[in-house]
Amino acid sequence: MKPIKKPEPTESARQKIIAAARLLFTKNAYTAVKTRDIAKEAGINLALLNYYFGSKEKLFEIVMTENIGHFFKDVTLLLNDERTTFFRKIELLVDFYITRLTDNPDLPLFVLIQARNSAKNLPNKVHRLGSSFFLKQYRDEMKAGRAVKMDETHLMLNLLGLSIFPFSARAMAKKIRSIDDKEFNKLMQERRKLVPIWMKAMLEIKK
Amino acid sequence: MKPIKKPEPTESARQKIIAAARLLFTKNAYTAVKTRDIAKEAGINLALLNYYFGSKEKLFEIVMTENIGHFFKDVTLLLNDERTTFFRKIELLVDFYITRLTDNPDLPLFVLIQARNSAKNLPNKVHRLGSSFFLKQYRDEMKAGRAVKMDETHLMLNLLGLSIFPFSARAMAKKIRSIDDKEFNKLMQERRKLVPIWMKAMLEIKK
DNA sequence: CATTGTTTTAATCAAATGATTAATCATATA
DNA sequence: TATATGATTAATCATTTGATTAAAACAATG
Repeated sequence: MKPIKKPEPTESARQKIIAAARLLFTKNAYTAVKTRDIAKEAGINLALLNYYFGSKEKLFEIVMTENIGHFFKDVTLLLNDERTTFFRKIELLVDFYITRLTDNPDLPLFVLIQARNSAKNLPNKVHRLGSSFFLKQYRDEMKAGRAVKMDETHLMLNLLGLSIFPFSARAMAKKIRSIDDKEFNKLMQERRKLVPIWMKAMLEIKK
Repeated sequence: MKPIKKPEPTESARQKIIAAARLLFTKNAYTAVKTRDIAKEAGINLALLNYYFGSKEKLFEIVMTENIGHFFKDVTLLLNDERTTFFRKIELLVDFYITRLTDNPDLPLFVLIQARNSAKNLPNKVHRLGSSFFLKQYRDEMKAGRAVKMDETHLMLNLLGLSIFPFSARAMAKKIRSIDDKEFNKLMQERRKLVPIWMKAMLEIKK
């Protein structure tokens, strides 16, 4: 009898490479990241990178999926949850964005750059966001006269602009306002409450 | 009699290089743009690039100044114009952003990336924006009870998030909403009117 | 024209870079 | 222990890339 012991065959090298690649690819352009940088950051021999992943590009695709795929999957779940109201969803979405981006502030710029470089870098399901339950709920609110009418694209751009943009503009904001990371983060946490309030004000029907 | 024709002393090569460099550097990362690409795009010999500009980096700096320097200079003028009211400035700023970015939709992502890569890529005067006449006017509005109180950084991030973010997210927005350039541009033009209305709604004091 | 200075070109260089190879090390299994 | 299998290393390869050079083409000047 042999118990077959192969659950984790020193998977650590592989993992270290992915972690290093993610770190570097998220903050720098693809061409700016050298395979030697990744190897050094991971503390492994350059050849191991190709041994495990075949090429720089394959490794990048893994990072891309981790960064973009997971993020969009979670957003999709929130947008299509039928148990939460329209306005509650706004609160939950803002909260989700700020939580996720506080941990990973370089993510938004990464996503925007990949989307610009080639639309096919985005997961195919992305277009489904355009027919989410959230937007159906917004149409219902409009019909019922409980929310100002605007194109659904404007609604989405406003929500993302108020929640995500500050993170992609972090470096600029810090310089313009002469603040440090701590102050910047404090402001971002304030926005958890503020952005939903602002969104409501924008959607409120004037009497 | 000869009319002496020397107004443009075949400056064309130099100009063609700058134009090509600007085109490529604005849309792609520095390391992703090869000097050979620039030469090809400009239709000149590779060596001419170094003949006129010394190095790829020097050429990049010229593009950077053109892209960022001019933009910030104009914004500064608007922000510090003492002849326009606070709310009027919001309208003028939104109008300025949308006009400029409609012509050059890749600019915002370029600026955000340069700011992230190194804060010193931003013009030094940038920090002056933090003490602009516009923000002084906002403080006056708050004191007079004519505008909701919020941190000035929030105000700036909201204005930029609503005006500029859509352009940096253009590729993503087009995919999510399944729209083309024409429709996207139409939406952006609508925002000239809408963003000031939304900003006012956010700043309005609830009774 | 001849001369001089500027612009343009083709060829080439040296360094950087993604990838491969062949050898070595480690570990588990028979 | 011997052997097979997978992990790791140093050395090397072929291409790409920013930059240089030396010569040629061009234009203005005396």
